[in-house]
Amino acid sequence: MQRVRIKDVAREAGVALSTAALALRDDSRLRPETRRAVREAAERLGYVYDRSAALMRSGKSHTVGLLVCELTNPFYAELTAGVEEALDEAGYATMLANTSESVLRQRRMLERFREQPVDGVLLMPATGTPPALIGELQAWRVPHATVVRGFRAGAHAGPDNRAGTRLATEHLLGLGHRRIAFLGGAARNSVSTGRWDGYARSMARAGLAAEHLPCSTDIGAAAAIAQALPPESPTALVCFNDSVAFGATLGLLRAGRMPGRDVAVTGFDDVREAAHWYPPLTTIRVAPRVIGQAAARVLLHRMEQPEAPPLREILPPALVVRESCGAGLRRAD
Amino acid sequence: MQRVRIKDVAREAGVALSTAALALRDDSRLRPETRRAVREAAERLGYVYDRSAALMRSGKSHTVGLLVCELTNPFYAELTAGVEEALDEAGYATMLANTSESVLRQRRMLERFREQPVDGVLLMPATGTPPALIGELQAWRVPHATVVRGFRAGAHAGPDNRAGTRLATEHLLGLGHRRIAFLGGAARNSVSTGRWDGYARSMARAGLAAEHLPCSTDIGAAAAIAQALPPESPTALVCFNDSVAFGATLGLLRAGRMPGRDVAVTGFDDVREAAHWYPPLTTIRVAPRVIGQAAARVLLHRMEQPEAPPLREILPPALVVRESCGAGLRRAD
DNA sequence: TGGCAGGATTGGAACGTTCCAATTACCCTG
DNA sequence: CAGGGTAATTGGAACGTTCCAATCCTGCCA
Repeated sequence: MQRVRIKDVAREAGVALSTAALALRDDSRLRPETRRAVREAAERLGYVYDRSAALMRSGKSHTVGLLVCELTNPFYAELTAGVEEALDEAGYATMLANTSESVLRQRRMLERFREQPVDGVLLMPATGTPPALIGELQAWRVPHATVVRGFRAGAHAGPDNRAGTRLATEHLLGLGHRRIAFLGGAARNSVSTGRWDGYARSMARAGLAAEHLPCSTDIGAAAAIAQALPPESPTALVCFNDSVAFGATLGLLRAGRMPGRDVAVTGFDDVREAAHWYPPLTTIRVAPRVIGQAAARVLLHRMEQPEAPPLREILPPALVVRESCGAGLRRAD
Repeated sequence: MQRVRIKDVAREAGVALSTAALALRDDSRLRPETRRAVREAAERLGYVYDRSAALMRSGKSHTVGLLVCELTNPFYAELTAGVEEALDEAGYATMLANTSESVLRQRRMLERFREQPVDGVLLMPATGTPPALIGELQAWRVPHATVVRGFRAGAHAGPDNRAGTRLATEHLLGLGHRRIAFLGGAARNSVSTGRWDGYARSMARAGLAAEHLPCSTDIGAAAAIAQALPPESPTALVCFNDSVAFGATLGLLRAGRMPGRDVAVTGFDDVREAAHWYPPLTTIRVAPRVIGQAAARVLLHRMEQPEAPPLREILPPALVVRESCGAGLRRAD
């Protein structure tokens, strides 16, 4: 039992090969009844479209490569789901690859996308990605866009990090805090600098000193730092992201201090767990799904109009007040 | 500037097209110096291998389709990372698709894999997947295996659910609990029945009555149920998975009862957050990464020997004792 | 009745690999 | 030096689509 080809469908329907091919693509040049006849013949024979042949001839794969820096991070997982959904709606399949923050793996996957080939690449750069990589992508002439973590130029979609930490910081200032520290953001990338900036500028505007507690995004590392915080330390922590904030609340609890009452804590991202944390986390919502959709839009635009200037979608974040900032309690002061 | 083909590389190296093709595949029939010469010529011209052409001719895509039921679930995300890693090592790329628990989307993606085509399919069935789907896959003659959620027959890799809840239940029995309820497992699938079975049998063996508190895997739903638990209720909860357990601890806290001290709680999966939860969760470790690797093995075996009986890898789980079961406290009784 | 416009259909040449059979080059043996 | 065997290379036909130009209708008008 051989595989069924367009040729076979054509014979079955009593038309030429090219006619059958057109009919299967539902081309309007063909009479509706011809299209229907071919379609039925295909159904009868159990015809399965062969993308590899089509791709080879047409050069269009209708596939986008998506490079995720860390799939096991809920934020990026959610983002990925958003991207996939949006691309699917536009008729594109997603070829997903997880780099696990390895620049080497990222290179290999990119190379693979190039061979595949895909019609476009969406990149969430692994930490430590040399900016030169973007230049290479340009040289390869594959339409591409960066997501969340970005570089100076090129198509991009991501949250407005600066505005996010500004919201958090101003909220804490409004609650009366004066000693506010920034926890996390040890990595050197656009996200770290953006979030630090938003915090630092707000502090400067209020005439207060900024204070940096560097920390990786590991929940355990953050917990250790928070636990060791001396009593005369900051009364509020603006955390780099929710993971760090989770760690911070945990460390405070271990040290016998109640997050929200003794020390205010804010996160960034609003991952699903944030609402269910103990205590529920006050954080900055960036809606990863929405960013994913924006990323898909930006890339599709690039693919359709390669000559147009690249789009940059910087999405405004929102403050979500829950309990870890102590907003409900402070009022009693 | 045209794309560089093997033809061009051959001309540059001064050999025939077929020779160049062989050289690029590093075929041992060719003299080493010929291989090197061609390789260098390819390098000079910036040759990029075209997989679509190769796939079309050879029928081998060196790609495996992976259907994930819910990518935003940390457990499945971790599992996915494991699969991808193992397949990558074996020289296969992963075509990842997220079904978001939609049977419809799952169908579409499967269809797409069929057209692509991929060399094999790894399936984490969406809830509600008709068992007939496996029959279809068989008819399609695409090597496949199920992961975590499985069916009666066919290649499969997943945790030993029965053994897992048995471990948890016996641990709680050992701590002196007599009224132990099972929270979660409302869905009708192999995972639910397996976990329920392990719990129910252990209870029966101890001569105690089993008690089912049905609940979706939503953290909020679990919290609501736990919060509403009357005082004369069970003293211990065996939860369907970690998400449910997270919800349970949260609900208890809201009701002013301390998980571990007032009510013992165990989870299932040991996701990353379990160790960092408040209180740290006693749970059943199934090591999603390891399952992912097993799944890759099982599928590869199926692809290599389609006629051999399908492998089934049921991985033994381990009990991880932390604080939510109150093991550290009970000793004082 | 011939010509013509336009829609509907067709034939055949690509696309860039892999696969197979055929050829050449080279060395060894009798 | 013919014959034969092996290693190295080559030529050309696939693979199943899409694309393009060419052809075939059919009805309409002069």
